[in-house]
Amino acid sequence: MKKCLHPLEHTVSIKDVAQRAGVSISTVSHVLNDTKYVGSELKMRVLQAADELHYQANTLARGLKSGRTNTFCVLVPSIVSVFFPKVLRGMQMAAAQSGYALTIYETGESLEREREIIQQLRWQRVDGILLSTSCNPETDGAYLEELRNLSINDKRIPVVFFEVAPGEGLDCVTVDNSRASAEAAAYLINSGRREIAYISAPMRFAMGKNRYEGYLKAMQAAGLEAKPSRYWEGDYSPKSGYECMRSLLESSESFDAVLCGNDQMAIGALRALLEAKKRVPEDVAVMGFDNNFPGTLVSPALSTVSVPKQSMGKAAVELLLWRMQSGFEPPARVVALDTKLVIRTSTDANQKSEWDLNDW
Amino acid sequence: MKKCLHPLEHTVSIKDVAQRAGVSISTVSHVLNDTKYVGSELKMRVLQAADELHYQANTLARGLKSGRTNTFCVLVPSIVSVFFPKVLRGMQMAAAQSGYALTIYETGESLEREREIIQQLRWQRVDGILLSTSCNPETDGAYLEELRNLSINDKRIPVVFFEVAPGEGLDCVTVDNSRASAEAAAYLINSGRREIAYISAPMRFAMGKNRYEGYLKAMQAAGLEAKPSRYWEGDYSPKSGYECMRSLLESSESFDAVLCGNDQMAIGALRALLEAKKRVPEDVAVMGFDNNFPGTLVSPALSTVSVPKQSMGKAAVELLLWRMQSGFEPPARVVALDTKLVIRTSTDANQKSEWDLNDW
DNA sequence: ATGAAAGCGCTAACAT
DNA sequence: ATGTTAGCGCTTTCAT
Repeated sequence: MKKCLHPLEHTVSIKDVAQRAGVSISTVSHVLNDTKYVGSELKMRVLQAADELHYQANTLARGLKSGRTNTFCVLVPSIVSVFFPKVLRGMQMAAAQSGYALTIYETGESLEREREIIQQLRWQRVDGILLSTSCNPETDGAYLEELRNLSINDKRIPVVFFEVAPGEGLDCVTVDNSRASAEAAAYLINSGRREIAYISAPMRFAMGKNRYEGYLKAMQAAGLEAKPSRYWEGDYSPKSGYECMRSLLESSESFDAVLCGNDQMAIGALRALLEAKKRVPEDVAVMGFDNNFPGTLVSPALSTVSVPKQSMGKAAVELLLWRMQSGFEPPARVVALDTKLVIRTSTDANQKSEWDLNDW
Repeated sequence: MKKCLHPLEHTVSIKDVAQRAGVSISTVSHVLNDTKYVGSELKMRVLQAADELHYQANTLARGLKSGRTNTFCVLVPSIVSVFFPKVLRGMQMAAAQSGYALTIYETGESLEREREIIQQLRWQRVDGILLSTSCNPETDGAYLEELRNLSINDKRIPVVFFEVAPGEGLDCVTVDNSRASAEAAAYLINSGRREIAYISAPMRFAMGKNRYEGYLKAMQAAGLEAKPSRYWEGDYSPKSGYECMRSLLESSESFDAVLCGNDQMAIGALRALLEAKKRVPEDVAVMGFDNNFPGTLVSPALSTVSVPKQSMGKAAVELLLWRMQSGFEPPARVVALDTKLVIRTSTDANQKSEWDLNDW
């Protein structure tokens, strides 16, 4: 492959600025980085020269020397999911504000791919990593230990987890999934539902487990049985929610509500219910999780748990910056953002629904 | 801010590999890059040493020296729009396959921000730029000329446009927006609609203009008047579609169909129509553009023009790779992907609708 | 207060 | 066939 940069082209470097200003390159560097006092006259000359030549420091050279690249990397399972783009926007904005660029990687929910990328990043002198991990905290302890070392113990590259809380000793921004899920279940119970089915996010991820635990807790607290035959596990996708609901319907297990691990699966489940001529919410109440806009478009509109996605992105970047400043000293910090129930017509026929027409 | 890399840590460099293998660093470099013949015995030793030390070349140093970074940058107006994530996924996959990383930037439809980012990229030695531009080809000719120079004339950084065709002499992947829009209008006309309103994407962008031109062409061809009082311009967002339709309704202009510049605005318009107790499609047919999944969730489901989003991303990366190999010689290449009409219940009550439950 | 110079880790032209 | 070496553009220590 040909070199893109034409050999005749001369990109303006720090040398050119130095020459034009009639000073040494170190003086230029110091002026531009404000890293040492330089007499105001020279300073002026340097700034003017840099300006006239449209000088832009070469990031690679700078990174090579300084060990910093002003770049954060985010790893998300999926970029087409409606959840992550909002988080990414929050990150993007917060990062830009602090002068960092954001590189986005998609892991496709593959831990192998996630590890590969992280492995690469170790040597790319990225300044920080934002990670929505696809690991299973129960079985992938060694991997988490690696990350703990990378981030805090060895003080190499700070890593902040988001969306899922992977466990002890790791910085993380999340919501209290268990509590929020318990609240959602409690709401269903309080509105008279007794046979509450559950369509779960993948249980190999902490999020799936935590949300399920919340459901169990609420059922127990109400003295209700969480029958295993009313439990099906999906994979986050609308399609999987549809299929879980089909299975549930075919099992002829009775149920008067279904709580889902996310909105996408809830929408799939809703579709299956409507096709089976069930009345929602009269026969079956449907509840999602995350509060993504598609839930407002379907009919009946989806009740759900609101998760502050953009704030989560912002908070994750802020935690990263804090960790960098804090000098990598334990303990780890876990930021838990607030959730709130959003009740629409899929659980309460008296609500009236509005389509969410903002930000998509 | 503290350096992230602990000073005591010694990251393994090419030197360590050379030492361990008992060869010179240039031999290591040549083995690893396969850039010169090296005896099989030494080759083995080098590869083994690199493996044992988990050596990963430092991308910054490599980029500094070689002028290449194995990185492409994409600029999109919005990352939360449902359109772009699919394109990004196509790019991501194609780039990864060729060993390139993808950095994503959001311009927020601000040309100023777009220029800033491009300006930065010039000095960051990215290997290629993928650009969904927010410029107005009519008034921003100078900017496009700059990009033409950057990409083809000066052979510095190849730039491939996507989604919008910015004009002559620039590589681009798009669809024939004008033709597709004309087809959509023709379909409405053929199904008996006569007073067809138009809610436009912003006319300062080529896409908005092209789609509107297609509508005009079809109206003319059918001998119908495209009344200015039936034209409203939105900003892509669902909200703006809603507001345009409100305005149209309040204007008491009669109409029996509305063609929209994208699905989002069509969905907003649909909402306004339903709130005004109009029957869709009986009183008014509604047609979108792009075929994004939300159009299948609303009721009635949205007729639209299908745009191959993921393929567009893939094709854009392929065009970039081709441009790099081709040695930057004109002429520019424009790749136009196929579209197709997707008829659902918002224009034809006899259709039956399925929710799109895939990939979100 | 300013400048000279040593590298950061790597590639590639040039020696051997 | 393998090694030596000169930078890429920058930051930063050390000298002046």
